[in-house]
Amino acid sequence: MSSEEALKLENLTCFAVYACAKEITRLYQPVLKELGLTYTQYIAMLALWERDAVSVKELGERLYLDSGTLTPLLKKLEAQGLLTRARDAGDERQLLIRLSAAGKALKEKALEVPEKVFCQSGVNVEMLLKIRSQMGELMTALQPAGAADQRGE
Amino acid sequence: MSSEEALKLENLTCFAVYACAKEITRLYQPVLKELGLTYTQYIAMLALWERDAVSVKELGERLYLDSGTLTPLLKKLEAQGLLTRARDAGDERQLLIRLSAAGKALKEKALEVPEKVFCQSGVNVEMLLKIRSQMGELMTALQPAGAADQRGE
DNA sequence: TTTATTTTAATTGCATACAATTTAATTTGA
DNA sequence: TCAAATTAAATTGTATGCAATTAAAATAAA
Repeated sequence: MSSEEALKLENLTCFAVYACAKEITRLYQPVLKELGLTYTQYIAMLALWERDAVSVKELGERLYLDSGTLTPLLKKLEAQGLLTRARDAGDERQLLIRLSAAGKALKEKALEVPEKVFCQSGVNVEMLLKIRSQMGELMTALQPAGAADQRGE
Repeated sequence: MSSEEALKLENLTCFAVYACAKEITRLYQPVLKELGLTYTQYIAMLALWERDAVSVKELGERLYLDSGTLTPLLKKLEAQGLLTRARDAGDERQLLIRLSAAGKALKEKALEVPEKVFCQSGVNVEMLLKIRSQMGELMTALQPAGAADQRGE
């Protein structure tokens, strides 16, 4: 491909992934609205339903988000009564995020979210699984470069 | 898969795409900084290099962005001297975006961006092409649902 | 021990992103 | 024609998202 061709939007994988990510979020939005959550709040809750009582740092590593994004987001979820934010007694630098009873209870309603969104999309299971595995490959291909870069290698 | 399993982050294709999109943007950032552009500004310029003198609406349709995002972004690019914003004489509702000489000239520097980013990533060409085609499939699978929804079907 | 370094969140500043509303211009329909 | 409906941008408000800095706490080093 010429470098001229390489500049066309339709040829750019980066744009395709970017556009898909936004379209997916758009699809989730009405379903998540029933739970009173935004998409980012939803993935934060997903992480907490998997593992509770974690620090902001650990949550950020799992969600690829930093404290600049998480701090206000977690304050909103706390205001909604879904979780508590309290310093770790053993290490006061860390803030431990713990689900409240309401936060744990919300998981029941969330169980049907993936199915609902899937049904609203025109996607079939094979495509979904193939894409997930390829995104996993892509992520591992992208991350070492970034990580090595940060370590100055 | 149980609905319990379906809530795990690692099983969610939506999260995989979301995470990859962010990682890709992160990879582009240092390269684009040399052009003085952010990622979103870059894709806007890409669209304009392909087709100049377009309305905000047309640009938005190609980039999947609305005027709330584009208006301030285009004002910044105008302030940088890369384009001009002027009402269409034939239809004053439309704002025509036209590349300036500097805006057109910037394309020369941009020609090497895709190659640079590609080299910094650990991705091979086959993976890239496969993902692009799958993102295309995914996009067409997602969009009819949304479009039909908007038309009230 | 006591200073220097590192670590963790929070904060600040800037740039998206999008829903909802508003404003101005154009088109439609009675 | 001329009011009603539609269209295109801009604006407003809320929510990310991240780089860079700050502040507090813990750890390492002298």
